[in-house]
Amino acid sequence: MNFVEELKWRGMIHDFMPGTGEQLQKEMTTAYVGIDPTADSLHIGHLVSIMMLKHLQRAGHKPIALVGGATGMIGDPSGKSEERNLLSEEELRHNEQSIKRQLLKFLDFDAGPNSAEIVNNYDWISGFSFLGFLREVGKHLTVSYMIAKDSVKNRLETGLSFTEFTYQLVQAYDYLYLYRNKNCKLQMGGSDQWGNITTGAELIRRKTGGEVYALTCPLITKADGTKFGKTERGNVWLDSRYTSPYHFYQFWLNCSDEDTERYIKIFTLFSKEEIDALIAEHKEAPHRRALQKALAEDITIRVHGKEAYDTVVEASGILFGQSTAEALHKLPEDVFLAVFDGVPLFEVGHGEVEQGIEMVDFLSEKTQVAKSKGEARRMLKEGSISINKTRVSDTDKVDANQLIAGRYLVVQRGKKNHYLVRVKSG
RNA sequence: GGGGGGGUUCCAGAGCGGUCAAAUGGGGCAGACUGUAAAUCUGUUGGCUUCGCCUUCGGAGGUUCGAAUCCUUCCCCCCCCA
Repeated sequence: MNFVEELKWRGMIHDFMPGTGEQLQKEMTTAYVGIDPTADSLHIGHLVSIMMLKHLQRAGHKPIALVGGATGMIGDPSGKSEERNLLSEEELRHNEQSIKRQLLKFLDFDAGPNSAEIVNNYDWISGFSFLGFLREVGKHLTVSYMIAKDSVKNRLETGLSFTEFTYQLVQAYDYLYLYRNKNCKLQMGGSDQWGNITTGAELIRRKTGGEVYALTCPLITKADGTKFGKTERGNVWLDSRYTSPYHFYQFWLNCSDEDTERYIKIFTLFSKEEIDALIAEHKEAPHRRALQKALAEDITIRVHGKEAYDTVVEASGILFGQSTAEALHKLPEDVFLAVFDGVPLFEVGHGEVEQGIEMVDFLSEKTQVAKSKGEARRMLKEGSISINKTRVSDTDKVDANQLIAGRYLVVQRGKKNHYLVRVKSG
């Protein structure tokens, strides 16, 4: 199966320029996607582009990940309703290094002629003089052409700085640069990048007469219409400092049936047959959630490794399974701590627990499970708080008898929110 | 420059002298059902020393026993005619 067919059945094609498929059939082709280093970690939204590169490489072509050290200093207006803040050069350099490290997990950088590469457009844009840019790039595209782009058109009313207006030219130049220096003939990206990519193709055609191509994938959506990749905690990051492996795994495990059927095609490398089998299996016994588990397993292992995955599955079993207070008490301390790694932790004084703490105070003042006493009371009234797997009410107290391993309490709010409370000695 | 309409609790949007911590909808959170899904139903959604008190209705003053509601002034939005 060739690259375009592969992406097609996976639902990863939104649009491509005529001739794209033919080019890929003709010869080993170099293609790139751009990633703006706006943070020092990728999040799962970036994963789609990365998977496109992965499939490209598997099809025998050469992937380039372009870290936008220069473009990140400008800000892409595509899909943005407001002018962006500029990042400092120092921040960008740091972000870029971190992102590079993450990319190493996904692409093969030692695959002979089609080894993956990482480039940074800062390297060729930063030295460009303003006059040089105007003569080299600006001269070849008209304002009317630039204004016709949706990314610009949508912002003309609300406001768009000259800087953001110029963004598409900078990105276009990247494409030209890679075409000339790396023989790169395909640029890929999310569907919001279509305008920027075609500007690049146009620039290349006018300056060199060369023919290059574009391929975009649809924006990932959720069936309920909310934004993909966000939880109440914010973005789902690949870096465990921002999203613990536990939450990362839980994110995928909690996807709805409908979404998972689409996601598993996009975010895993399972074959069509394997995925069809999983979907059939899931339809057979939906409550087992074979599909979500397969997706979560595959992607968690690739991002965080097998060991982290095993721990996280064990943790999930304990946190959501039928386990009881006794089961918690029986866990060896090291397993216990591994299970609760990444779960919010609060500390209370030993003396306070000895004396017993009113439940409302415990939830709101001693810990931040509830934002206020009022909220703590409401939660207790609603019956949503459990301690060590046992539901509690506002008349209960927290005392030393409940401690696990002599110094821990497991607090649960609703089904999904867990907190660990540790008793400070002294 | 002229005329008009607004700024209300997370959002949208009622209220227009007391019964307003403020209708209704959305969102959030929780409960039931279930599969740690979706849909549905239910509860809840300013704070506290909680049968009461305190802080909220763009800012600052004022009228009144009493104001989100009336007056003055300031700030900010939007629309229409030039």
